[in-house]
Amino acid sequence: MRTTAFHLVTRKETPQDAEIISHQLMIRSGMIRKLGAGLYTWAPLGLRVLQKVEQIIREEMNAAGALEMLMPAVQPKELWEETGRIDDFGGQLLAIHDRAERDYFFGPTHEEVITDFVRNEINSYKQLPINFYQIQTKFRDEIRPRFGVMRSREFIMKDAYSFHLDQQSLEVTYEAMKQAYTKIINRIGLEFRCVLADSGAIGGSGSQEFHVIADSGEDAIMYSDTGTYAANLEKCAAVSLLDNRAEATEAINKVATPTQKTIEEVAEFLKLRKNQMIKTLLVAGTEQPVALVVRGDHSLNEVKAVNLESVASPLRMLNDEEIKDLAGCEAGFIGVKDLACQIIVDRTVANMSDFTCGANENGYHLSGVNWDRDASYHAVEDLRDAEVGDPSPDGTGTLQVARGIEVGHIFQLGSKYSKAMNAVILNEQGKSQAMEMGCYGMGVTRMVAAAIEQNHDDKGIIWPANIAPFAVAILPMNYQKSERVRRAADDLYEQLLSMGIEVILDDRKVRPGFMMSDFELLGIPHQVIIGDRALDEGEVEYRDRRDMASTRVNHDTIIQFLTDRLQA
RNA sequence: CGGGGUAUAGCGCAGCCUGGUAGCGCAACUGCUUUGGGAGCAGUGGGUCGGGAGUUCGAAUCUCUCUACCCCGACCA
Repeated sequence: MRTTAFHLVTRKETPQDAEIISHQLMIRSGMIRKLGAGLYTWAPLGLRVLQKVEQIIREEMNAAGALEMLMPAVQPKELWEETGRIDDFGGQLLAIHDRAERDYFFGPTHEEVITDFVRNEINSYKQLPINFYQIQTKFRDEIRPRFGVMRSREFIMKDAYSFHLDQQSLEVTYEAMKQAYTKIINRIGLEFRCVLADSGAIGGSGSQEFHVIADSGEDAIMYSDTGTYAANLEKCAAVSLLDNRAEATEAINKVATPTQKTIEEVAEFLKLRKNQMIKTLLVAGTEQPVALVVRGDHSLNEVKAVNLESVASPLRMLNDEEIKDLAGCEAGFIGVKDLACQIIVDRTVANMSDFTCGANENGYHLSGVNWDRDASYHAVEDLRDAEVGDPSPDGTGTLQVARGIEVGHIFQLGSKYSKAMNAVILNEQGKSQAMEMGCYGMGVTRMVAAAIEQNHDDKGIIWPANIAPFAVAILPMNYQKSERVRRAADDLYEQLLSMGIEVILDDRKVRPGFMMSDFELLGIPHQVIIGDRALDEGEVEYRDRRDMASTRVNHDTIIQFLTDRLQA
C-alpha cells in the first residue's frame, strides 16, 4: 500500500474526550472515529487490525472443531419472552420495532437465537456434540459507555455455543475452548490471566474470564502470590479472617454517638478500630427485607449478595422510610440486636466477639456485643470483597490484586436455555432430554483496544507482530526529488509486495520528521528508512519500533535482513 | 437513573458577563523557499454560532424549550 492511495489521517493533538491511552491513540492514528455515544466507525487502518484479530480467532476456533455461522443481529422479542431474560438484561436491551409494530431487540447476545436454531435442526444424540460460532455486531445499551471501543455500545464479539448430551461432554468442549482462548491471546501476543468468574445475566454453573493485564482495566483480578488461584474480585472467595470466636469479655453497653453515623465517624469518636465494628446493611429481599452484615473495614460484595436466594435482584438498599419501619432509626444506627428480619452475616463477622454496632435507635451504638448472648443470625455466607493480603481461598499463598480487561468469558450453561426453550433430543434410550449447553464469548473490538493498552510508549502504538496493520513501513527521505531514493524505495516495495509481505510505502510529500512521527504513532513494527545519506555508503537504515534501535544494513541484504526479522 | 458541565470551521478553543460586520491556533488548499525529527513566507477556501420559539430596530451574546455529547455518582448504616 502506498500512503497516497490509503486513508491516513493522523492527529498531533490528543482528543479532549479520550481518557485512556488506547482511545487516544486509536483516534490520533485514525483507526476509529466516533459517530455517537458508544458508536464508532472503523476506518481502513483500524479495520486491518480488527480483521487480523478476527482471523486468528477464526483459525483457532476452527482448529478446535467449532463451526462458523452467522445469525441475525435483530431478534424477535418473543424469543426473549421464552427465556424470561428481558428483566435480567433490563435497560441494556435496545428495543426496536418494524412498520407493523412488531417488537424486536438488537441482539446483545445470541443464546436464544442459537437455541431456537438448534432445537429445529438437531433431534438426535448422534448429532452431538456440536459447537457453533459467529463473529458479529452486538448492541448493549450500556449505562455509561466510555473509553472508546473498550466499553462501547455497539461492538463486535465472537460468540460460540456448544450443545451436548451430558455434562461430561460439555466439560470436554469447555476445556477445549479454554485451550483455544489461550492460544488466541498468545498468538495476538498479549499478557493475560484466566480467572474464576461470576456468570451474571448469562447464567449457568461454572465460568471463567480471560483478562488482559493492564492498569486501565475495569476489573480487579485477585490472585495468589504463590499458588495458582485467580478470580475476578466479584467472584473471589473471601475466607474468614478469624479462625474461631473468642469468648465474650465485655458487657453489652449502650453508648451515645449523637451525630456519628459512618463507620469512620463512630470509630474515631469511640476510639475503636474499624475491624472491631460491624455494619448492618438492609436490602430488599425476594419476600422480606434482609440484613447483610460485614465487618466495619470490609466492603459488601454486591455480586455475592445478589446471588443469595433471599436477596432480590438487582440489589437494592432499603430507602430511609423502609429502614425507619424495620429498624426504628435512621441509616447510620442500624444494628443486629433485636432486628426483626433475616440476618445473614459474613464469615468473618460470625467469628467476631465484643464488637460494636448500631443500637437501632438514633444517636446510639452498642459496644461489647456478642453473638448468642446479645444477638443471633440466621445464616453465615461469604458476603465481602476479598482484599489484598487475605489468605488465598485455595490455602496456598496470599492474595494480590491486578487490573484486568475482560476480553473473553466462557460458561457452562447447563440446561438453562434448552429447558426454557424446549431444545430436546432423543438419547440412546430413545428418551427425550434437554441438551447441555456451553457458551464462549470473546470481545473482538475490545481486544484491539486491550492490545494497545499493553503495547504503547510515549510516541504511539507498538503493534504486536501478528496484528499489526502493516508489517513493514518504507520511509523514503526526499522521495519526490531524489531519483535514486525513489528507485530504492520503489524496488524494495515491489519486492516485499511480491513476497506477500504487508508493506506500506510513504510516498507523501511530507518532511522527514513528520513522516517518522506518523509511523511511530501508527506503530508499524519494522521500518526501513531510505535516504541519500545512507545510500552513499550503499546502506539503508532499519528501525525496530519496539526498542527504537537503528541498524545500518547493506542495501543488497535488506530483504534477507527483513525476512529474518519477520520470522523472529 | 441522580448530580454537574459543554455545544462557535475537520480538531482544540476565544468571543457571551455589558446585544451592533464571527475570530485565534492546528489541519486543509495554492505558490515560492526548505528537505534525516511534526519547516518558513505569502495567499486561499471553509461556520444555518446544536435545533426550535421568544424579547429587540438588531441575538453567537438575553429568556424559554428541546436535543446531543462529556464528567462524577449509584456499598452512610
